[in-house]
Amino acid sequence: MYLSKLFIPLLKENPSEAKIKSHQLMLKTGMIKQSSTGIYSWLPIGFKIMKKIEKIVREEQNKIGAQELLMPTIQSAEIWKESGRYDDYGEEMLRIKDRQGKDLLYGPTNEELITEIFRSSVKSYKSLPQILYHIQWKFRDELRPRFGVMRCKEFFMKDAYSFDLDDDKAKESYNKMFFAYLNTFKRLGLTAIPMSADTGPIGGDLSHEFIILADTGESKIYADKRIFDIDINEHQNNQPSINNLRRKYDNFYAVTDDKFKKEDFTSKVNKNNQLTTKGIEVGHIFYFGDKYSKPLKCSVDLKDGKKVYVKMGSYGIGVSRLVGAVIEAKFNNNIMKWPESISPFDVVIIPSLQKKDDLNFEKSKKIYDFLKNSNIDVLFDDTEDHLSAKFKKFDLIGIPYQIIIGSKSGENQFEFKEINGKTDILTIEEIKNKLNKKINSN
RNA sequence: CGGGGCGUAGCGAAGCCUGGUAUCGCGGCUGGUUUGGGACCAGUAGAUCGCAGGUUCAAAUCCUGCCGCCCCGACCA
Repeated sequence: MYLSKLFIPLLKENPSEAKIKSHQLMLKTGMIKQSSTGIYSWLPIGFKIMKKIEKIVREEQNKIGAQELLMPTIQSAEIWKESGRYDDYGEEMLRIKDRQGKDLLYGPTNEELITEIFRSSVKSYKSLPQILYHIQWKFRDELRPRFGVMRCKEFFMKDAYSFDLDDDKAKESYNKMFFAYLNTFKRLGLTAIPMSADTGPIGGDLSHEFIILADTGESKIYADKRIFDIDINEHQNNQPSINNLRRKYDNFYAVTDDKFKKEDFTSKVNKNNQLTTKGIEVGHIFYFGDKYSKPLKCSVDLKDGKKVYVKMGSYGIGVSRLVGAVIEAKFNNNIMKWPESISPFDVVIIPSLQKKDDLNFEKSKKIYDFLKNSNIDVLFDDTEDHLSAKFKKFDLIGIPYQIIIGSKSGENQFEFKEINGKTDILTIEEIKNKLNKKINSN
């Protein structure tokens, strides 16, 4: 892609409405545009990053055997009346009437709908266990949206739902999701900690929030530092290994504000290991048994002919929120560096260009075509901005690798720079190999 | 929803108190000079001052209503 052709409305100054760095950066680099309070349009660069995050989330869900489907954004109020949440959910639910006066709502979550789908098609214990998920827009009419895409009304979320026969099996599904989440966040270049949390309006008695550390986070957290030493790579994708991983995390104290008790913290965690900080919630998993299957009468027949309500859990990841969360975690010293796995481009060519027919343009074009033909997603800054202006620009856009075409390299040599890191003089082949290695390691 | 604040060109601001038909920087466009950390010169385009009503000879400025947006709080992925 040539930069001159890319729809990327860059801003030089901070828009006055943005108060935190991820929001400012997303506006400055033309990733999003606010449409109304808490509602955003996603412009090409922002959309591309979000899609890459979505892809990783999807792959990790599929790995644990979850199956993707797609439920609508607009739901009928009927099933919500059945579960009792039509009244309980409150003002956060956006209620709509169609022209016949029928009560509809823009889905804030999907427990009711998935349960309705499941109960109408599954009748036998033989069909369990099952995990279903979708990645879809949600709407919650927040009292006060803020922080750009981190806390908005309309947001893109992966939500999964597990169906099991009994508590023990259900907890195995829960643990699978626990494992998938840790792998997902790791691939996004994030360190996420699972923490015991309150269940809120979803309900249930077992719940973990997955939190990444960031000063601007809304969640206050208390944890045992040793929790960061757990290596998920030591665990395989099978139930015993997954259960074992869950147990490892349970050994260390880690809670959010609402579950915090000072006595517990001081008695369970050695003073040197006590960590009190702030973080951003990027995922939340719940086990709530028959809370929805019972009122919605979602049961299956057992071997002996008896009926049992299915045991359910639900599992969310804020995909759109993650875009902002990654920036909060990765933006430092006014330089953004996207993890390779979700960068809007693999590499950018930054030439000094006086005129389009300059030798630098030919040299850039040569490596651009070569890399592009090698399936590398490359951006070519073909504008005539000053080189120094280009550097500033790409400090914000955050593409992790740069090829600089200026006066510091010979005819068949290229300056290859890792953003915020060191510069090497390499040949065209060496660059290709290096990039392929970086890309394929994700 | 309570408290506070803001709305002037694509972006950031000044002007408003003390009414006289809009100013500056960035960005855009043209030409020239520059070229390794947001360069310089010259020229040029771009605003029914959030909307509606009122006061006045005259309203960005004063008054009323509405809309939109931001911040703090309570609440939440």
